[in-house]
Amino acid sequence: MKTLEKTVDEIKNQILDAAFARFGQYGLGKTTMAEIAKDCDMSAGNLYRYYPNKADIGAGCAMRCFNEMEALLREIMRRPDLTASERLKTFVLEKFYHIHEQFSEQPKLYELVMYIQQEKFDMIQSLMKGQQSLLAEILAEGNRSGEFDVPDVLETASLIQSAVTVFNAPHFINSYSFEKLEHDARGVVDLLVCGLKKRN
Amino acid sequence: MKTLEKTVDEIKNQILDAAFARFGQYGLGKTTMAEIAKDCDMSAGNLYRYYPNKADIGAGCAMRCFNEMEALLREIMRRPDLTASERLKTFVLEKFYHIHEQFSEQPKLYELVMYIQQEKFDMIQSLMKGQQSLLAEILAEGNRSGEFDVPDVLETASLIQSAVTVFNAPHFINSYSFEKLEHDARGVVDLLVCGLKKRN
DNA sequence: ATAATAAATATTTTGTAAAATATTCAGCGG
DNA sequence: CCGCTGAATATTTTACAAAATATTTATTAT
Repeated sequence: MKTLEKTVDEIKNQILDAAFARFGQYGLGKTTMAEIAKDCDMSAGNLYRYYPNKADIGAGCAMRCFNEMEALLREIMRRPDLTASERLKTFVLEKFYHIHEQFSEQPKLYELVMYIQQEKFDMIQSLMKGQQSLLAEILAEGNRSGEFDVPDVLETASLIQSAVTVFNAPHFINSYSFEKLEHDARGVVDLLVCGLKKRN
Repeated sequence: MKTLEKTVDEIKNQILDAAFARFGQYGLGKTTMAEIAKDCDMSAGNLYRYYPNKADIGAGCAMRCFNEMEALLREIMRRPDLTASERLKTFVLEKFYHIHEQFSEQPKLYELVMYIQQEKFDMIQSLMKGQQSLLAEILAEGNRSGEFDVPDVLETASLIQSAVTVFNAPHFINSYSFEKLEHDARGVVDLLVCGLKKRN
């Protein structure tokens, strides 16, 4: 039974692999169930034994991206010898870099993200909520060390998210150059950190 | 000659009045030149004596919005007895309120803004640049009074714009509630102001 | 000559039938 | 049965003609 279960998970992952490669390359709308199935050496109908529909395959791909993102951010949380300021800055910038890498490697990812934003907004909200908790941890760490003086860490985490959203939102990623966004992200996070610091 | 010139300007304004009312109510795509013309008691063909095409009528409407916005912000610049912090906060929040009023009064304005963003991006850039100068003035005023300690006022003005863009961008206006955006705008501007303040 | 119109023409949008694709399901082979 | 396929059906997308609309032009009135 265990090996069987595992095989199902492996197949589900194989499907997401195939789908994600196509979604990123050709877009959600232009990749067909038949193509995904062919990449997995199975029939289109068989995909439905693993996912109820194409939209949920898209959601599965997005969820996987979100989990990778979260893994990256959690790894940053674990890095030793970072001050809270440094960790916060690293958090914002590496998230920015990670998203931009994804978008440049997978040019049609935009379409998938737009779909998720439109139809599965709760996924975005839960993603944001998770990251808010991590940011709040950084702030609490800064409070503890005496570096910051943040009364409400959750609230402030949410504000920081708002202020840096512009650098991560697909819409702006496509409107402004990477260089400008990077430069501004650095500047904004510095400004925010400055505002968090304890006054002596 | 002068009265003639004036009449031309009056007609151009009448056209923008009519067009803007329709664009805001029914959207750019769903209002026809014939409708605009009818509202002005003229033939559709005659519109072309005043504007080269429909797109330029849209751009004219947008420009007028931008000018009203700028007038509001310049009025804020002239208000006496505001500290730099207060002026900055007022600037950000009243801009936010103004935009949201426009969008709630003119539900289809979104479409016009999207068009401008897509096809006349230079208008947006010049708008931003103008507001950057005003923000920089506020920062400089704060430096002079000893309230702020901002080395590069233009650069910092640009960063502030980035950080509050999320509250003014049509895309987010339609995704989040007014209440959440307002709350976050207040929080973010407070945080930014805190970061600008001179350390004692 | 100027300002406007209405007709003529160019372009865009819309409606729709055909084609492509998503999804379901009956049935096949282990 | 279980896991799958290929055919059957439902839904979506596409292609394209018809209709609507934008723009130009010939003409009229002042």
